[in-house]
Amino acid sequence: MSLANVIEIPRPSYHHGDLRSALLVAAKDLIAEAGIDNLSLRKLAERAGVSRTAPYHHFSGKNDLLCAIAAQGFRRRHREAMATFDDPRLTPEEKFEAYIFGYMQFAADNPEEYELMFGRSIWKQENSTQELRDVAYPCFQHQVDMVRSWQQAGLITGDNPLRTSQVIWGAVHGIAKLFIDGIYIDAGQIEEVSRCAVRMFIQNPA
Amino acid sequence: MSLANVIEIPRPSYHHGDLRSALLVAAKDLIAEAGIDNLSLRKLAERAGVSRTAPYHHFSGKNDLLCAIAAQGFRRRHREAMATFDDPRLTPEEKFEAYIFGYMQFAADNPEEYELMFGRSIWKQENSTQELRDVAYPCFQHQVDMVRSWQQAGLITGDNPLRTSQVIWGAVHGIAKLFIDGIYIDAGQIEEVSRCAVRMFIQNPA
DNA sequence: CAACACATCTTGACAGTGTCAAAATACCAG
DNA sequence: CTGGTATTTTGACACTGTCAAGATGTGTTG
Repeated sequence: MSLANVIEIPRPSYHHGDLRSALLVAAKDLIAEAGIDNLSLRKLAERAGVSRTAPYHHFSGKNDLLCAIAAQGFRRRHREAMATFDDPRLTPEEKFEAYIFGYMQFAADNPEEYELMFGRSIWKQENSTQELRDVAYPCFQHQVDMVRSWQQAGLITGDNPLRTSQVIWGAVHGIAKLFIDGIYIDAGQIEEVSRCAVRMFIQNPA
Repeated sequence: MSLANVIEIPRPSYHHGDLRSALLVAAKDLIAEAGIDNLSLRKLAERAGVSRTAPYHHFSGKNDLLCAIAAQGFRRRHREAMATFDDPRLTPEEKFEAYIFGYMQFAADNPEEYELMFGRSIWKQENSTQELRDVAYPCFQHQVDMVRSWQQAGLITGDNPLRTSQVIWGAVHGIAKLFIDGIYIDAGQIEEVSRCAVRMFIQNPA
C-alpha cells in the first residue's frame, strides 16, 4: 500500500472495495476528459459500475464530491508551491519568478480542475466543506508568508503583506482565469504576460 | 421613446408587444434576485407570462440569451469607463485610480451579472455570440488604450501596452473574482486592496 | 375583402439532471 | 447462526434545456 493510498483512502469499504476513492478517480477523469459541466453523478456512478444513488453513501451530495476533488487539487498545488519555495538553491527573485510561472503552469495544465477549485459553486454561500477549508486556507496563508519574505528581501513593495498578497494573487488568478475561460488571453501570450507581471511587481527592475 | 429603448429594443413585435426585451428585463431581475444558477428558461418564461418555449423564437437557446444579457453589461461598463476616462477635470493619476475603483465597484454592485459577463460558459468553445464579441472586444481594446496613455504619462511601467493591460486587467479581474466568489477577500477589505493595487502599479509612488 | 405567407406562441414530448424514500443486499460482531 | 449495520439498488419526483408539430395572430398581396 503506497503512501498516496494512505492519504487519499481513509477506510477500505465493504462491497465495492473502496467506492469513495474510486469515485474521486473517475470524477477527475471525467472532468479532464470533457470539463466540469460534463460531470454528473449519474455518469460518474455508471463509470464506477454502481447505481445512481450509490455515491450518496460516501458524499452527502454533488457539492460534497466537488469539494473533495477541489481539496485534492489544493493539496497538490500546495505541495508544488512549497517545494519550489523551500528550494535552497534559488534566490528570492528566482523564487518569485518560479511562483508566478508555476501558478500559471498549474492553471494551464489543469484548467478544468482549476475552474472547480476557484469556481464560485463550491465557495459561495456555505457550500464549502470543512475539509476543503482546512486544506485551502493554509494554502492561502502560505502565499502571504511567501509575499512577506519577498518584501523583507526588498524584492517587492507594499507594507501590509496580506494586502500585497491579495493583489499579487489576484493578478495571477485573474490572468489564469482570463486565459482558461478563453477571454482575451490565449495560449501563445501566457508566457509573455507572466514575464510582464513579474517585471511589474518587482521593485527597481533596473 | 427613450434613447435606451432605441439601443436595447431592435424591433417591436407582434403578440406580446415586445417579448424579447421583456425577457431580458425579467432575466436580469431573476439573476439579481437569486443568482445566475437560479435563471432557467422556464422560470423566465413564466415570469414573462408566456409558455416555456416562447423564448426560443427570440433567442436560439439559453446560451444566446445569456450572451445578450452579458452584452448589455459590457455596454454599461464601457460607458462608465469612457465617462471617467474622458473627464477633462481628472489627472492621469486620478483616472487610473478611478478606473481601478470603478472596476471594483461595478463588480461589487453587480456580482451576478459580472459572474455571467466573465463566466466561462458564454466564452468557452464557440459559445460567444457575434453580438457579444462585437460589444466586448472594443471594451477590451479601450483598456489597452487607457493603459497606453498612462504609460505615456509616465504613470505606470512596462513597454508593451497590451501585455501591461493584460496584467492590470488580470489583477482587477482576479481581485473582483476572489471577492465575488467568496474566496479569501471579503467586502470589508475590498477598498484597501484596491488602494494597495493602485500603489503597487503606479511608478515611483514617493 | 379574401387568401396566403409568415411570425409568434402553445402543447406535448424526450432525455437528462440531483436527490429522497424504501427495499434489498452484503458484511461483521455476538 | 443471528441480528444489526453499512452499503447498494430500485422507484420516484421535480426540475432542467430543447425539439417537433400544431394553433393563433399579423401583415401583405392578389
